[in-house]
Amino acid sequence: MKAKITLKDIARELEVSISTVSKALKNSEEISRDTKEKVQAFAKLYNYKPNNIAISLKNKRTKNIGVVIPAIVHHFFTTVIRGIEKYANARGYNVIVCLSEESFDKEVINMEMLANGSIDGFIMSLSSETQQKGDYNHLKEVTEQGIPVVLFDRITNEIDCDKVIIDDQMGAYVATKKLIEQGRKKIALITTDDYLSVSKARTEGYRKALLESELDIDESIILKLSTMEMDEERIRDFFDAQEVDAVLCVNEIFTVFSMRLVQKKGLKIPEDISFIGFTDGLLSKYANPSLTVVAQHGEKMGEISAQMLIDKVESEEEEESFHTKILEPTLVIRNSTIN
Amino acid sequence: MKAKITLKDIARELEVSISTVSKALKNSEEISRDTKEKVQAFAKLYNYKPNNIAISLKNKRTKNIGVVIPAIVHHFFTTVIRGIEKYANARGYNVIVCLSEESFDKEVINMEMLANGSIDGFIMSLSSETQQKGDYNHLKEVTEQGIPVVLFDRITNEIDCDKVIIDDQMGAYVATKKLIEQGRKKIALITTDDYLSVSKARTEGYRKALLESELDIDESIILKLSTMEMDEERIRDFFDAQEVDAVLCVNEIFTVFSMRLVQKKGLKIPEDISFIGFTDGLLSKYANPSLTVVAQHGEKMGEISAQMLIDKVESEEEEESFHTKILEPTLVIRNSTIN
DNA sequence: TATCAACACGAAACCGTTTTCGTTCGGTGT
DNA sequence: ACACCGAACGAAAACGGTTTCGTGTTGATA
Repeated sequence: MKAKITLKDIARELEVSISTVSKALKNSEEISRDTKEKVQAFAKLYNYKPNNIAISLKNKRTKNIGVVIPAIVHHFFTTVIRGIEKYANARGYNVIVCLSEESFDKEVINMEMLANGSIDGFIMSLSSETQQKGDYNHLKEVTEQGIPVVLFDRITNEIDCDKVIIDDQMGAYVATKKLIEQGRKKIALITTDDYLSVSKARTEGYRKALLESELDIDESIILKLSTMEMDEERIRDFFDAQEVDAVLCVNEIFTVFSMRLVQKKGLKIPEDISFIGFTDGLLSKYANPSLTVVAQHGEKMGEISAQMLIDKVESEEEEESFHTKILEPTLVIRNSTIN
Repeated sequence: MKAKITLKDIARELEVSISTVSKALKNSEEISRDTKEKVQAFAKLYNYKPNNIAISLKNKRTKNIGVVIPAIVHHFFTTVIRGIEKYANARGYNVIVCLSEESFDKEVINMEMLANGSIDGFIMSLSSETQQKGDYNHLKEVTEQGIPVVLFDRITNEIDCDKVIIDDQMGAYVATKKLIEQGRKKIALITTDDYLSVSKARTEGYRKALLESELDIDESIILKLSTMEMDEERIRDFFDAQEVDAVLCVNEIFTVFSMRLVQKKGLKIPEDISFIGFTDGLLSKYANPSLTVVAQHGEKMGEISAQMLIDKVESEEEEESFHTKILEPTLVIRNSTIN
C-alpha cells in the first residue's frame, strides 16, 4: 500500500521548499526551467495529486453541489439528477445526493449536514411535507448565509432564489384541450393535494381548459390523493363510482394503474376512454397501450439548474438578481388517446 | 447576509484563546464551568457549526462515500442508491453519485476526481465497457492507496475487495425451472453479451436448468444484445424467426418490449407464451399482464454495500480480509406466467 | 566599485479545526 | 518559607495546500 504523496514529501526528497514545489507544479514563471522539470518529473513518477480537501479549505470552494430531492425511485427525478450530474461533471463539480423521502425533517437534516462547508450550493425540489407545512426557514437560513440555491419543479415563492420549472399549468391545459378536441366530455383529473406546487398548477390548467370550452367543472370527477404514493383503494372506488370518457393524471403511475382498472372493466383504450399522464418515462413507453403524456424534460431541467447554480457560485459579484426559468412541456402523443 | 462564524471569531469576542473555545464546545474537563457556559451560550446564539472541511483535513476522514454506477435511469440502480443513502445517512455519511454511463473513460475520470481526498471509500458497479475491456487498473490503484472499495452487482474477481451480488445463476435457474415445470419446451433467453458478469451468470443458470431437465439447448433461441440499451430491431427479427413458448429476459425492458411484440402477433400471455424477467420495478408491476420476475433486492444490496464499506472505513486495523455477500434472488410470481 | 534589476527560491501566513504540551497561579503540606 | 500540585487556560504544531512578501545571488550598468 503506497500512501499518497504530498508537497512536503516532494520538497524533502528534492531538497527544495514546499513553495517551490507548489509553484513548479503550476508552471510558475518564478521557477527555473531546471527545477520545474525536476519537480514535475518527480511528481509524475510518484503520481502526485493535490489533496482536494486542503484546496477546498484554502479557497473556500469545494466543487461539490448538494442535490436534495424527495425521492429517487421516480423517473422524473432520476432524469433530473442525470442532467445535473452531466453538466456539473463537465465543469469539474461533484454531486452529493440527499433524499428527503418527502419528509420535512429529513430535508432539514440533510441541508444542515451539507451547509457547513461540504458544498458550494444547493439544487433542490421540496418534499411534499415541506410544501404542506409551508415552513421554509431552513432555506432562508441557507440563503442568508450566502449559499446559492436553485429550486426546481417543486418550488415556493417565499424564497428568493433561482428557480427552474416547467409550465405545469400549460401542460395540463394543452393536455385537457387535446382531450376536448377529441370530443371527450367527462374528463376526470387524478392529482394530489393542492399543497404540492406542481399539482396545484396542473389543476388550474385543467380547469382553465374546461372553462374555455364551456364544459362544466365537475368536482366529483376530480380525485385528490394525499401523497405521491399509490392509494390503490381510492382509485378503485373512484372508477367504480364515476363514468368518464377521459382521464388526466399528474403522473405515470396513476395513469397506468387507472388504465388497468378500466381495462378490467372491459373498456377499450382509447376508443371508450382516453388517458393522458405526466412524465415521459419507461412506463409510458412500454405500457399497453403506450401513454400519451406531458413530457417534463427532466434532464434539461437538471442541466439548466446546474448551470444556474454553478454560474452563481463562480460569479464574484454578489448580484441579488434571481431568475425563474420556465420550460415548455411537450405533449407526446401515443396510443392512450385517439390519434 | 450573515457569514458563518468560526472558532476564531468566538475566541476574539470572548477574549479567550481558540483552544479554550474548542475545548469548551466539546465539554472538556479542562475548562471551568463558567467559561464553558459562556462559550456554549455564545456559540448557540450565533449558531456556530464547525466547518466540515477543516475537520476533514484534520482527521483525514471526509464522511463522504463515492458511488460510481453505470446509469441512474434504471430502477435497479435507483433502489441501490436509495439503500446506500439511507444507511450511510444514518451513520452520518454523505453520498456522492457519479455516473459512468457505461463508459470506461468516464468511470476512470470519476474515480480520479474522487480519489484525491474527497471520499473515504467507493461503492461501485462496473460499466459494461470496463467489463468488456477487462481493464481494472483504476480499481487497483485505488485499493493500493488503501481506499476501501465495495463492488456490487457488476463485479470482477480480479480485484480483491468486498463484494455484494445476488446469486444470478440461481435466479435464472429457478426461473427457468419454473417455466419447465409449467410444461414449456422451447424457452428463449434474451440477454446481453457475456462480458457482463451478471448476464454470464444468468445464462449459466438458464443452461443448467435446461440440462437438468434433459431439454436441448438451442443456441438459436438465445439472443445476445450488445449493450443494456434497446436494440428493438433485433428483438423484432428474433421473434419473427423463432417460435417459442416461453422467454426469460435479463431485464424488465427486454421483457416488456418482447411481450408487446408477441401480443401484436396475436399470442396470448401467459396461455400461449410465458415471460419472466429480471428486476422487480415499476414496469413489472404495471405492465399488462404484470410480470413474473426475479427480484434483485436492490435496496438491500445498497444497504449491505454501505455497511461493509463504512465498517471497513472505520475499522482501524488493516485487515486484509475481504468478503463476498451473496443475496438470494426471489421469484415474484405475477401474470406473465401461468399461476 | 557601488548600485540596481532580474532571477530563483524560501519563509511564513493563512484556511478552520484538534490536540499536545506547556505555563501561570493559588492553595496545600511540612 | 519552600517545594509541590492541580486547575484553568494558552501557544503552537499539525492537516496539505496557496500565495504574498521577502532575500540572496547574479550580471549589467554608471
